[in-house]
Order: sequence, then structure tokens, then C-alpha cells
Amino acid sequence: MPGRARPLPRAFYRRETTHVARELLNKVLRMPDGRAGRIVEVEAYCAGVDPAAHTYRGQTARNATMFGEPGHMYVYFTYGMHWCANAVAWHGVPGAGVLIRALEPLRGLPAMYEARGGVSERLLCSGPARLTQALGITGAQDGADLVRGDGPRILDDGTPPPLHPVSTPRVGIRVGTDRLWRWYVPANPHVSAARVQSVQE
DNA sequence: GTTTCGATTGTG
DNA sequence: ACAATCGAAACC
Repeated sequence: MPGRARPLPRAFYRRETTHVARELLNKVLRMPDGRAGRIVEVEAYCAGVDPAAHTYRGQTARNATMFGEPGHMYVYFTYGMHWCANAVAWHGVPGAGVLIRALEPLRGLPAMYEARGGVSERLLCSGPARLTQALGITGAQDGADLVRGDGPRILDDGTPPPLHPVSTPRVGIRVGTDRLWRWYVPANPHVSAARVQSVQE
């Protein structure tokens, strides 16, 4: 990691979700035990107008963190087995955040391999549920303060976001596919391979 | 109360 | 192409 990693200010997350998403590229997600990875792929889930967002139909027990303070982590459970992590980020209308979809592993790789069970480095953190498994993130960290907490933090190590991030539709959703709210670092090998979804009539 | 389905992944 | 696997959301 070039430079010394420093926390992002709370105000960083109090901006438009799509803007925060792009700015989160190349930031560092670091766990208390030292496991860390560079964020290379994100998706924005916006408030009010976004039918793909968990918060689209209002606040529930599951998504309550998204309606809380920006800069905290929203962790949800899906497909009966997977955890996914978001950075809460919104301005004005609450209930929005940024899904972290892939990391480039930086530190603590042995612990990541142990948690993931013998996969290649390219597959270690290249997917929203792969990276939570590699870092040990579960629902226990839902609501964690990414700015000031003792748990997971998002840090700036001086690496700027890419000047021209690649923009695509989001992965794994059936509504809101017209919005190009997925971004990734161009040519980074740790970006997840978005599968082609078969559409049945 | 009951049913459906998911911001996914690994395997065949 | 399909199963795994379970809680939240949706529906009645």
C-alpha cells in the first residue's frame, strides 16, 4: 500500500450514492486482524427511485442500517448462505448505499485462503459473497462504523480512483437494469466475472 | 399462516 | 444447467 492509510471522513459518505460509489474504487477495506483488500468493483443502490434496492419498499428490520448514519456498514444475508457488505451512503433521501463487489487482496492473504478453502488468488475476493467470506464479514458486523469503529474500516492509502471507471448494468437483478450503476477498475484481474443470466419466458 | 425468491456461488 | 439453503418479503 503506497502512503499511509487514513480513515475517510464521515462527510465522504454524505453525498450522492453514485458519486460515493465511484470514489470508493481503489480505497482499502481493512479488518481489525489486518486482512485488507483494495476495492475494485462497486454497485450503487439508490433511495426512492431504485426498484432494485432492498430499501425500495421502505424500512424493514433487515435494511434498517441503510436508513441510518452514512458511513456505517449494511450487511445482509442472501440465498440462504451468503453475506454481502455495503457502505451506507446517501444525501437527502435516506436508504441507500454502495455494494462492495470485489477486492484486490492486499494483506492477510493466508487468513483469506483459510477462510475460502483453497481457491486461486483471482477468486479469493472477486465477488460480493466471496470477499465477505475471505474477510470474515457476517451479520455480526451489520451496522459497524466504517469511519471510526474498531471493526471493518474503509481507508484511503493515497491511491486515487480510476480516471475512467468502467460502467455497466448491475449484476443479479431483474429490475432497474437500465441504470449503469456498476463500476469497476479497468483491466483489474480481481473484478468479478458477471455471469450472463438466462432469461426464461 | 403460507409461499416465493433472492444485490450468489460452486459444481456438472 | 442446476442445486445449495434459509430468512425476509410478498401474498392470502
